[in-house]
Amino acid sequence: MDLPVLPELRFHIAAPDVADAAAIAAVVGDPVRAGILALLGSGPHCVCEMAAALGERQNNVSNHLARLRQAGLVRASRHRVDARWVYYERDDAACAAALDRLGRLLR
Amino acid sequence: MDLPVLPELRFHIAAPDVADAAAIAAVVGDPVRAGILALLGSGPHCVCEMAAALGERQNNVSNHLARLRQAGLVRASRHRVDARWVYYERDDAACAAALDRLGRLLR
DNA sequence: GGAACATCTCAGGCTGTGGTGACACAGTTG
DNA sequence: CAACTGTGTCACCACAGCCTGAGATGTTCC
Repeated sequence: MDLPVLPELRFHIAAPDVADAAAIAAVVGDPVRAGILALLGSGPHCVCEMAAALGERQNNVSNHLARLRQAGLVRASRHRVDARWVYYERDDAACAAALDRLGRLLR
Repeated sequence: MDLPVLPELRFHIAAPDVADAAAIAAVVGDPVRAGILALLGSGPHCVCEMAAALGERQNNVSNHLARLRQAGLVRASRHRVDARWVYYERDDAACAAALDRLGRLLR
């Protein structure tokens, strides 16, 4: 590790602005929401499909989907034939932007 | 959105394994820990420097550093001249692996 | 219209987690 | 040795977040 030769304390360092990056990671940092994002990586799915695949109750999945929607990571639209089904898909641009923000923190 | 023409429910989908990715995001998804990682992006720092920069108490920063250490994202070593100071640096390989894992979820 | 269905919303309970204070530990200085 | 400094650990408390149940909303079918 490359350290200063003498222990010179550097107290002038500005606090980095990481609120957005931490918020993004907090959204992804839940097993159910991460599972939803993984499922949506292979195309759109409706709520009941994801609830079954994840072994979670439907309203719980719906709650997490609301958080993901609020974060802009997913979009919702109703099925054209049977509009009772709500299909979700990832917002690829938003996900790429989120990953880029995390990359500026970890790279 | 590319949906199935008829609403054919696909209940055979396997639950994706996202426990590790969610755990990584949960570690990063705290403002203090994200701030620590951002500070360590510009080289090693000792605990009191980071506590001052983040406006957090020293033992609180130490607690978060323990979580980051447990996740393998940072390393600690004592200063050669004055071994009271503990300097932390990022584990670049581990951070790259963590980012890669998040990329497989968001890309 | 009414019944059935998929989904959404939200208050309430509960658990996990962050911040704090007190103390322990390691190292330096005199 | 004792005093001091920087850091680590841990119990405790408060708060935020997750899960659940009940009801509401939007849609289709009879």
